[in-house]
Amino acid sequence: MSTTPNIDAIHDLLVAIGAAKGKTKLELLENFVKDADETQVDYLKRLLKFWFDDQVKFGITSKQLPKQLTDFSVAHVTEGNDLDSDYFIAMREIQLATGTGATDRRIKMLEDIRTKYEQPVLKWSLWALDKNLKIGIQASSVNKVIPGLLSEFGVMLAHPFNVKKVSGWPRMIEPKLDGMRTLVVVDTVDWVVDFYTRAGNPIPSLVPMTMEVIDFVRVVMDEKEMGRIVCLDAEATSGSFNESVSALRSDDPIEEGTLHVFDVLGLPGTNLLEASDAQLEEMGTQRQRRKLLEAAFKAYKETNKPKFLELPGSYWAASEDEIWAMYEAARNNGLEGLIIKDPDAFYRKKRDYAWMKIKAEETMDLQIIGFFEGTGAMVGTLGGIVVDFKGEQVKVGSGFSLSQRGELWEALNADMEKTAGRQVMGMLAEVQYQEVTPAGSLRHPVFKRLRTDKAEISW
DNA sequence: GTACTAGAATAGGGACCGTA
DNA sequence: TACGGTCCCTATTCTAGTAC
Repeated sequence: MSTTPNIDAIHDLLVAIGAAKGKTKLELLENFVKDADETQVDYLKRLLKFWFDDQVKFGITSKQLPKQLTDFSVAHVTEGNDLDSDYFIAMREIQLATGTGATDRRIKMLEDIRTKYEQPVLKWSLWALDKNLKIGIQASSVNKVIPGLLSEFGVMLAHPFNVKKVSGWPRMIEPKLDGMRTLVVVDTVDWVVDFYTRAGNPIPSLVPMTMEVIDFVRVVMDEKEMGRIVCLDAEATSGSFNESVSALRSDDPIEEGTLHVFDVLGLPGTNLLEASDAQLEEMGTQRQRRKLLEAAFKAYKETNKPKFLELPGSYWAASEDEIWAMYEAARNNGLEGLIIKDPDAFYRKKRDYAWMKIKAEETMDLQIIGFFEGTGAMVGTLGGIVVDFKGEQVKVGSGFSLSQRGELWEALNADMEKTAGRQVMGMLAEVQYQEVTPAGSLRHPVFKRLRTDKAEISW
């Protein structure tokens, strides 16, 4: 193994990981980190942060670049230098560029990189911009080999309801609210409050809730000893889903809205990203955390009149029948659905069967009026179909198996070459969706099947 | 051997924001 | 002012690995 930062060595490693299967991928990375020269490993770590860390952003993607920069079929003449610290400085400058002409300056810096280094380095830079390597590993896998290298911001998520996954009765039932998931992180030493989405991005519009959050967290800390960091897991709403997204995604401070706080965590460190499962278990079970929230809300309301904070209802179901009865009632009350929780489960930063969700599902039979090719691994096969919903063209790209994509792609292309005797174009497709959007399209459309048995449009 | 799980990858509508 | 990109919400399938 080379002792100087060597482009070929890192290039070979990436090619090998891309070609490997299963845990061999991580073994290759592990061996490289173990065997390679310290400087080489240091450079690799910095590259991994560029490629996988969502917090490391460049403000431009390869889509915005001129063709000649992204066309690797043409051989570029380069100076062929080894990787050096100048490269990382250049990438940092791309990150920091702002204002008028920032895009042009970024492109210029990438052109300089192309001129100075061997070809793989430009490709690595484009991967960093797009956060898309397609070598079959992502941030969580990298962190298994090099713990703590990349920011991993995770909240607990629910699986679709499956009664076989219910480990016992009763279950806790909470409403499923249709807004934006919000994690409120409170540093109780410096009294700094940050609002994050479930991907770990800040939500500046919620700043007006800061004082109320601080007052509430003080009450929580009176009820129970917490770590330095107190997190409130919540759903933020401000009217309908679209209205909520509009208000919350804006940079302007929110005026009206509700923070439905359904979980509370106390953590010892200063960084939520580092919270371990063991630390999360110290906060107790779902039942215990809910009890703490209820006590805190009760105490808080004795001396305060909350403007934003709200405790969503929580109920008990002793059987599947009771769950479905509650679901019907929830739907009649205009709720999106229910969350079913295991009262004995600990909080986890991942999708977990301790939480399950029931949501409304509807389907319609709609006419196929077009189709489009896939991207990435789906180039050369069907990306999706376009259906007609009351004059609105709705693209449906999810729900196909690989074999369906292949068959439909072939049939639809053949249909395009003839005007008569078309096989698939014009047929009906059963499409599942969550709701009709205010704009008259379909939210979360999913292909279910071709309706070979009927020709009558649902609506 | 079968069933399940986790991770990675594909796809959608629609909102705001920065840049052209 | 329009448009492209990003980021919210989300769905699904496929593969490799693990549990039963």
